[in-house]
Amino acid sequence: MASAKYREIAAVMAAEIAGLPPGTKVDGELAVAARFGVSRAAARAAVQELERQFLVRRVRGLGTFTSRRVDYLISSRRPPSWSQTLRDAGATPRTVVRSCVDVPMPAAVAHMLHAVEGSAVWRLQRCSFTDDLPASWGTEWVPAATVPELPAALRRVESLDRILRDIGAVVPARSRVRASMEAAGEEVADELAIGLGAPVWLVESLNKDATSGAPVYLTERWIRADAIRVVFEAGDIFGQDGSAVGTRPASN
Amino acid sequence: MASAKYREIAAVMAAEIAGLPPGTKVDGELAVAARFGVSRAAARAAVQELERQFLVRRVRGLGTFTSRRVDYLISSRRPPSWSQTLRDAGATPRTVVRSCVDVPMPAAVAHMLHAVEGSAVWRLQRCSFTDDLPASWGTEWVPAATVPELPAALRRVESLDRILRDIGAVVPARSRVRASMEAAGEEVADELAIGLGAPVWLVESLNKDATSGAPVYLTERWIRADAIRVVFEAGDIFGQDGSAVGTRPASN
DNA sequence: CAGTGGTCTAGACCACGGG
DNA sequence: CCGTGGTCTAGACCACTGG
Repeated sequence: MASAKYREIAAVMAAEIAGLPPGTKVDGELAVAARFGVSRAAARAAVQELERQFLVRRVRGLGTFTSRRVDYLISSRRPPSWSQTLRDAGATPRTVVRSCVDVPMPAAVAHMLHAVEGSAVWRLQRCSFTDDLPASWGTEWVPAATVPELPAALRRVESLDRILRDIGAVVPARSRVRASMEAAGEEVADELAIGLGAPVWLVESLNKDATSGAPVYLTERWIRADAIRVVFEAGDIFGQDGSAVGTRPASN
Repeated sequence: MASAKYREIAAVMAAEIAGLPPGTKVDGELAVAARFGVSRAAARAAVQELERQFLVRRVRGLGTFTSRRVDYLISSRRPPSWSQTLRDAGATPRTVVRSCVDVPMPAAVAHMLHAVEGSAVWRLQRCSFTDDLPASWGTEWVPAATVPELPAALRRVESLDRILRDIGAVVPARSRVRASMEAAGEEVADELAIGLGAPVWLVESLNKDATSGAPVYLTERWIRADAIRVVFEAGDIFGQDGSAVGTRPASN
């Protein structure tokens, strides 16, 4: 099968670390090279193979650690809330506000939100973490009229979804979503602390009020593919559960 | 910016090949090494960087060529047809039947299709190409009662969607979709002629009849992420067009 | 056959993070 | 400071492709 030496090493290591809890330190390049009697380059290739398969995460100066991907389920049936979605998946979410400024609404945003171009809108830029890893970064556009004191509210509550419910008196629901996988550009790579060209998701979402159907806010998020497994679901026949369509688990 | 030598080389080359038509031959490792006066390893890293960014494709024994990703738009508003979707994106699709056998319907499939377990179902395995690249591979489950002579029909027409419309007298529409990105397993890597661990999509889809709403068939497809840019859209407010939600193009 | 990419060796220097 | 991963050199042999 795996004729290359580094693949065989990777396969052995993959089996070994399969059961370990996330965050466990594992052999680094030098240790692997010594243990399997290969050059450092071959050992490096093996560890990088594991990294490509999302099995380990590597940090310069620190070491190599077992990893896990948290499911981020996008569905019209669940609120467009990062914290809620991640908590439901069993992770510990955290969001940090990078900037929140009141600007005149750009034409493109106004068009999507059915609002007046140039009217006041919050441009909120945030970085979100799962288990202390910068996993998502992006921009939210919230009409200032909905939540006049958004910066103050964000100092008290992290969740934009919650603020909109409590102060804005709306129930955000996904109205239209567009997701695709890209290679990280420079700004995105910097913000998410990954290499240039690493795989990232781009998720754009228009959210409406569940009761009135009126557009509420617009989102554009970049998400690290190695930390988050984005799962996209759309459906109209079956029930409320998030069970899979397919006939076998996604473990290929 | 890009402190590493190989990143600078990659950036120079990326700019150079930006305007070239897909399939154009570009400098290989040795040529890059000679041109920029670096070792082959550094040149290799540069070309691999371009490959990660989906800008080039490399074939051993042949060379390095400019690449493009074809958009594969999944939306409840378009038919679940590979050929149709790819043609709309400007590519040349082709599908090859790997196997098509009549088997007793497994319980999981029966449950999704609202059919009787053990009743006859076609298990159709196919590989689909875009521009002569094996881009997608997977399984379709079609109740035998819908199209009794499926293998014969497939010899005349490639498109399953068309067969179901013409012979099965149904209009397939996506009912429920689940998509996620994975690292290719062994079988998938073999079928799609990619390396183990290369990024692939898993798209599972349950398709109903647009008129009656009855389940028609079940699909499980693996799709090469380097050849296809899967775009997932769901929406209920805006019109029929496939225009993006966001405020800037996805070129990060 | 010559040219391509895939793998490998045995070294080297560096930037980073923690003690 | 030491150990980590990130980058780089100068070689080498191999498998695969096309002509």
